[in-house]
Amino acid sequence: MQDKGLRITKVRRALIQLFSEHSIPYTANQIEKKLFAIGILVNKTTIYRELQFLSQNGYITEVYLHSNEISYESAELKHHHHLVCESCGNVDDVINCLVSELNREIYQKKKFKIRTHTLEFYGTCAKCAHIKHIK
Amino acid sequence: MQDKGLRITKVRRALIQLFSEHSIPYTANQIEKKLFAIGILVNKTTIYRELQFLSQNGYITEVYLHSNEISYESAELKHHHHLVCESCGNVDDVINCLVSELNREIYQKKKFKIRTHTLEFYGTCAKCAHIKHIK
DNA sequence: ATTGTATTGCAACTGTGTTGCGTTTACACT
DNA sequence: AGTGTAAACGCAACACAGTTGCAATACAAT
Ligand SMILES: [Mn+2]
Ligand SMILES: [Mn+2]
Ligand SMILES: [Zn+2]
Ligand SMILES: [Zn+2]
Repeated sequence: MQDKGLRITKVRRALIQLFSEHSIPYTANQIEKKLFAIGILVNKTTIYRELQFLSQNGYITEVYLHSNEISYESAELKHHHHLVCESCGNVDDVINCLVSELNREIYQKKKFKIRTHTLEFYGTCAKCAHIKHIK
Repeated sequence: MQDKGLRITKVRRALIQLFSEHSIPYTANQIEKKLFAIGILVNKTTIYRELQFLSQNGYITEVYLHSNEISYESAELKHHHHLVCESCGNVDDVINCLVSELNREIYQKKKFKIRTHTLEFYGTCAKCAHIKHIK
């Protein structure tokens, strides 16, 4: 796996396992709590550095769901987007992506070479809509 | 325009004019510089409060282009998305939006009611691609 | 001109994320 | 197993966007 002088520490192992088991995006704070819950007490700085490391080495990718906090998810997931519930914060996946159809068109029209894109949906999930309805 | 006790201050007037003249998204910092350049020296807090005010009252809308800073643009612009050049930072508009086609499909499949969505493109603009090429 | 209150500046604060540095730890090599 | 080295760590200090409390100021209506 890492034979370039990289080491398998307990935090690194825990994070890789977390991201491979769950396909949900996590923030640094959520990860801190998750690790604490399984008995791993680790400094915030270490988490930030590890997320940076995993991101730069292609294990995880950044996801922008909230304006002030970066989320991360496994880089092995197929290209997809997110449904973010503004009521409960739950995040679900959307597999559809019509965006790639635009790439050629945008390049021809604007000569802008798209490297990546973000597409996130904000609204109300089924559960929250139901709760609001019965109130 | 505002007959609900709201006042026309020099900052408010300047911001409304800025956003109506330019269809570019601006951050609080960019606005501070813009205002300074036309002789209006104003505290950052005031800018943040004014952006909050204009946003809550429907004059401007938030745009998420960078992970740590909120941009704002006129709320009167037609629905569109952005081409953000990762090399020079220039922001261009994209009018195409295939996303609305997904709304019904997503609701039927997931019962998730979409209120809004963000769709931003990151890559290299024509100018930067050209510069890189001749180097 | 006087007056009520919306707006402002300032200072202190919050929260995410980063950096420098001395210490600890993993692990490769003997 | 013992040891050297660099990766990884914790801690403290920092950077920076954005917020809040409060006293001072400015707008606009009388
Ligand atoms: Mn996802
Ligand atoms: Mn725009
Ligand atoms: Zn996509
Ligand atoms: Zn759209």
